Amino acid sequence: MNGHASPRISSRKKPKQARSTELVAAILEAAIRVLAEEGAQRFTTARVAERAGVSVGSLYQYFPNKASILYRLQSDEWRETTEQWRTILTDQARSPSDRLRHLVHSFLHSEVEEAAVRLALDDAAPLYRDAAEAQEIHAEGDRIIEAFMVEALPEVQETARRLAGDMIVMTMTSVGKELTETPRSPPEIDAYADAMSDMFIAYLEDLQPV
Amino acid sequence: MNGHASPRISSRKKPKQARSTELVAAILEAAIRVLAEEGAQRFTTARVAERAGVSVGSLYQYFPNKASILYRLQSDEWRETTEQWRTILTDQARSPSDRLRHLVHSFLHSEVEEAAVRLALDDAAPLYRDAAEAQEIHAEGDRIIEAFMVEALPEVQETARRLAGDMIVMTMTSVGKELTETPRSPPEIDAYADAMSDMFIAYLEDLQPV
DNA sequence: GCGAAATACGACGGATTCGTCGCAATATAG
DNA sequence: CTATATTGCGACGAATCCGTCGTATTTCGC
Repeated sequence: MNGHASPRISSRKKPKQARSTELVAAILEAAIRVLAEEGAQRFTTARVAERAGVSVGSLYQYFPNKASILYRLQSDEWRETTEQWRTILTDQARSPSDRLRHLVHSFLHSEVEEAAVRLALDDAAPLYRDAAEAQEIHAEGDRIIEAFMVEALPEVQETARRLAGDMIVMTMTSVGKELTETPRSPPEIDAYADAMSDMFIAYLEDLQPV
Repeated sequence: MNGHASPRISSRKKPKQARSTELVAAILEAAIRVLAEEGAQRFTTARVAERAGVSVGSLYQYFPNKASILYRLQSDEWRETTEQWRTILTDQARSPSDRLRHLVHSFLHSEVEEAAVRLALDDAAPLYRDAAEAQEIHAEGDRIIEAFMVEALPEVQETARRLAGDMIVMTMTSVGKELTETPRSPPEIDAYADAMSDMFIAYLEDLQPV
């Protein structure tokens, strides 16, 4: 096993003055550029600091270690994704099937649009995966899906419905990851998204009511 | 963009005497142990050589670099997987649906049984992913699926069928990867495998014939 | 303006890693 | 049995990388 509980991963101290807030922002921005342009292998605190126009010392004032930068980026991205899911899945103007289809398309496109960063962040996952905070990062997304499933399939049995929701989330996210590894054109993404939507909808329609 | 074409990745020279063949085997075995027990981060040529009871120098006689060991492990594993797929999907005694269900169960279980190695190998993927040889590693598996799809859904349009096959392979493999990241009990795996099978079968049944 | 707190700096220690190279040991052909 | 090819060895050079620490600079309360 990989073990070795990583110490802490949250920020070292809160920025109190304006300049330090900007500094943190500059670091995060630079970190994204480094990831996208150099990849996870060459993602280095020194390189990030350099691109941010900042010294390593300053960087370590607000991030306890390299992993914490990556974790921060990842949880920021995930927060945005969560919001995307929420707005799409709670759109009462559309039918559940339409929402699901819309969700799949939006999600896959947004994954692939930033393929370079996403891929690098995934490559670096081993560095922050074990962090304690990393456990509940998916919790909110799971709740959103759960709520949607209850609304869309009220008559299906609790456990079966849960499993189906899990299945959908896992499929969407992990296939999304995979699509990030090879360059794909938007039309190709649409094709995959259509296929995946069809698959989900066919699956849900066949679920046995209680 | 990760770039930086890795030089060569095939073996440096063929073993000619018996002892060197054993040496290569010992290295590969040790490599698996190191991956499983120490993780991708701590996967080091020195550590592999030590566990194999061999010197670094000897190791580098048969592997041009670290990546080549990982690539070798990965392609060996993949070859086995390919065989598994072939035997299951060409079993004429079962219906296509049964074969698909069987495939999903077998595949997910085998992924999770060796979760530690699989996970570490995936973590190390950036090291060998760009290798030229790595491109066609999936080709045979794709052919097997394609053949199965043709047999199972002869009346479906070519391109739609291809896409569906792609979808199934991607879903199975990438969700399999995901399942490797958190410990899961065999019953849990069965539950996921059942759900995934249901999803695939529902999807295929809804595909429009020409 | 002044002094304390906050912020920024970057050289440097300590650690790790990859892969090589010259030499020693072993096996095989003739 | 000897000469040559094959194999095995492991100390070592070169390159990174992480994170700290003592010091310099800037900001802010008063």
